[in-house]
Amino acid sequence: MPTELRRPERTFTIRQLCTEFKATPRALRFYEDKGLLTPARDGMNRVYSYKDRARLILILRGKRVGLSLQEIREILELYGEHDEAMQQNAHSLKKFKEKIVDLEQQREDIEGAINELRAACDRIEKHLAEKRPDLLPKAADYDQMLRARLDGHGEMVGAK
Amino acid sequence: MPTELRRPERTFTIRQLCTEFKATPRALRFYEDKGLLTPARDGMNRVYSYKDRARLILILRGKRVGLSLQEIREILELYGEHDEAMQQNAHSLKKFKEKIVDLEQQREDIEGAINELRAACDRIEKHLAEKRPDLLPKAADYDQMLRARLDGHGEMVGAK
DNA sequence: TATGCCCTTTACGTCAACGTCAAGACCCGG
DNA sequence: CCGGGTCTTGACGTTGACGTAAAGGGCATA
Repeated sequence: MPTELRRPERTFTIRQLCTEFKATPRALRFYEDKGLLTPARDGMNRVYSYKDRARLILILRGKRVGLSLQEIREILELYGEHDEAMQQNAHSLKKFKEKIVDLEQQREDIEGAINELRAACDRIEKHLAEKRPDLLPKAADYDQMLRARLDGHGEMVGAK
Repeated sequence: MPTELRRPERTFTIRQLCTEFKATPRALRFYEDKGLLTPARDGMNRVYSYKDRARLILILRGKRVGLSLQEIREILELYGEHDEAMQQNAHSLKKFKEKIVDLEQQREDIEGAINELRAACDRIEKHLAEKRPDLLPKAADYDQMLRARLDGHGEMVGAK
């Protein structure tokens, strides 16, 4: 069993991907239903490849930036049918460029939203500092939170 | 009627705001239902102030960056109850800081998505240039699109 | 062999964010 | 006084993205 363990051939169960990305089995099956994923099968059971995992990452990120599953599917479809459906691609091109403009707008919006939230936080903190300093959270809390959030994203290979 | 026309006192009908921001009356009433807007009344009719309009802008931008109406409401509520509900504010503070972290993540996501869409566009364009140059859109089209998108955002005061 | 645990499919339920009528008030020009 | 247009309040429908419960298969461990 020498070449058997080569990394790119590693596969994942539905639950492994779910716990890794905090999704639910139902969601992954739903994506499959909608044509965004097409894992292999071992008997009845789904077997996800590295490629499937990569697609899932794209799906989840797409969702985070506000794309619909439909839009995500269109994007994913580009990575496959290189040669066929040329006319389709010409159409996709247009939609993608529109989407880029959308996203650039959205990026601006996010900048603005971040700034406002920061300002709001400052206001609250000043307010609290004056009148109820006891309610101010310890710095450690926030630190803790950041740490927890970052934990979910290390490229871990072995199980916990 | 000298002071009568001072700008900050200008009011808006529901339709004016809708056409200005490409929303629907139903949506504005829905936001009101959910406590995000509370326009004055002239008899039965809603009368939106400059403040209401400002809130609406925040609502719409919040939506674009993926906030739920619920989250938007929480943010808007900060601009009002300055003194009361202090404990509440301490809680909001935490949620806001979380949201900031979220948004920063989302900004990264958007960067990534933009880059991938650009790459995808490049691929398609190269592909088309080689095999079906006839399908390539004229540069003018894209230009047109950009222009249209920018038009919607000038701070216009007079009607069309 | 029984007890779990994880997998499967099918099907109905849910929640947000509106859309879409329906039925009626108000005002305005002809 | 009669449409026509804009406003109002219900109330029900819709769409996307799943949640949840039911009914069953497969494998392992006690």
